[in-house]
Amino acid sequence: MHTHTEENYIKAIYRIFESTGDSVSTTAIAEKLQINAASVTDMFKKLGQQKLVVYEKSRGVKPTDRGKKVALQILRKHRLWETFMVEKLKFSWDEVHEVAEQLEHIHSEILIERLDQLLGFPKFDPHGDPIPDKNGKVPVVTSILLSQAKTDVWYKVSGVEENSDSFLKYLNKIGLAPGATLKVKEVEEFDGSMKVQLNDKSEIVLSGVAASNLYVLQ
Amino acid sequence: MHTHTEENYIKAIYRIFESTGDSVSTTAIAEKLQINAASVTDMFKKLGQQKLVVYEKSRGVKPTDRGKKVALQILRKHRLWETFMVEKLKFSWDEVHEVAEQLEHIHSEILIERLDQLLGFPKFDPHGDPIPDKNGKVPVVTSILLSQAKTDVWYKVSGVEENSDSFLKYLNKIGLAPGATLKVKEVEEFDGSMKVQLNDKSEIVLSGVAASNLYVLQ
DNA sequence: CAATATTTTTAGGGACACCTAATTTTGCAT
DNA sequence: ATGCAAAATTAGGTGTCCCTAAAAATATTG
Repeated sequence: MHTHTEENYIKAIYRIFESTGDSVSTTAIAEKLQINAASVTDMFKKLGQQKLVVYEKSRGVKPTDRGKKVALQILRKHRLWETFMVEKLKFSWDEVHEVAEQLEHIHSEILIERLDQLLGFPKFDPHGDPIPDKNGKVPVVTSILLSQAKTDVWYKVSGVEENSDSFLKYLNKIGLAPGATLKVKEVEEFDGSMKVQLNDKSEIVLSGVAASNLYVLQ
Repeated sequence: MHTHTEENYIKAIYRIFESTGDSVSTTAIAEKLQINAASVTDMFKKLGQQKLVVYEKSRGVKPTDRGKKVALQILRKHRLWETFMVEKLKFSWDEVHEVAEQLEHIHSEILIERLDQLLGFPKFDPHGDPIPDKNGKVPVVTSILLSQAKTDVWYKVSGVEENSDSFLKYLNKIGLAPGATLKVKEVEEFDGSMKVQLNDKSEIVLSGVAASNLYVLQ
């Protein structure tokens, strides 16, 4: 069994590795977990000894198969708890992240299996993120980033890349919760900002940053 | 916000204080939490500084009002999670304690309020223990006959069914006046007689007849 | 490719929550 | 009331996870 801290590290490493496909640096983790780079070096060594990652001095870490499996189980727990909070406790999808960060560290396999069952074995969480099954298998997602979407084609918001509280709140405010439908009308070449039409025919302007943190599917 | 460890201490202190009504010793806590007495002394000082307990050197601790309130909220969470696991996740009542020990440390008031709501504001958990409300108010526990008491749980003598002079005299003689605290150690199946431990650690044997004429409450 | 900037590591330290061993302090029995 | 046993405390130490400051390794850039 791993400590909460170790679990947070391996989860962060896994997520960064998944999106870049490359070694994960100390600074990347330091930034993500809001801690000092020197502390990250310590933990990289520790995780290396535990064979959760391969650590090459001054060159960062890559998760091992074991590390990936551990990370996927934490993501599974996180996303199931989020689903539970939205489906059963009537939270809105932008309120659940922080508490799920705590709940994901509860150690009990049977608890999470029963929770999965209670929820009807969902494949995606309220943010549109895929929920790994108990063997670590991740449902296939066909989403693309909004920044890569074609113009004048209808899409459905399916999830977010960046799930900071401020971003989620912002999306909620402008009406871009998962499930919302939209169409790109116009893209500014110089900064990637775009004019987007919503379901109700209203038009909003999104920054390039926002557009490349929002997943949509056709 | 308190650490998991602090929460475990204040909960243990509260529970022992409730059943004995007296100062809680370092050894009592050391025993309950399975740690060394020297470590308990350290924590008694720390909890004293935080005004969760009144610590008198070499004389143990008593929870303050603040300490009691904190303890009651932890008990509330523990018992609501246990109820959730039994009611919604189909665990049996004897499987839920360990996991609830983890879940009780999740910090989110709104989560626990929503959970309470989901469960229909239950007053007692699957073990029959009362669930404090969000203000720390504990549902009144009605007395039960000593013959129905659980073993190894502290009770307070609250009254008698049969109030013949001879029975009351007998009770007085053996030290079981109302207000006395006791714990059932062992019950003989064939005649309902029981070995009972008193506050002062002395043990007495009660007949089945006596046990089914004496009311106790937790 | 040398100088500079950035990243990473090392060295040394602090808070937390525990430990053992030694020393009080307290409670009990004669 | 004194001597002994039990309980509590103090002193000193450990592992975890974090820190700062300085040194070393790596990357960038003119």
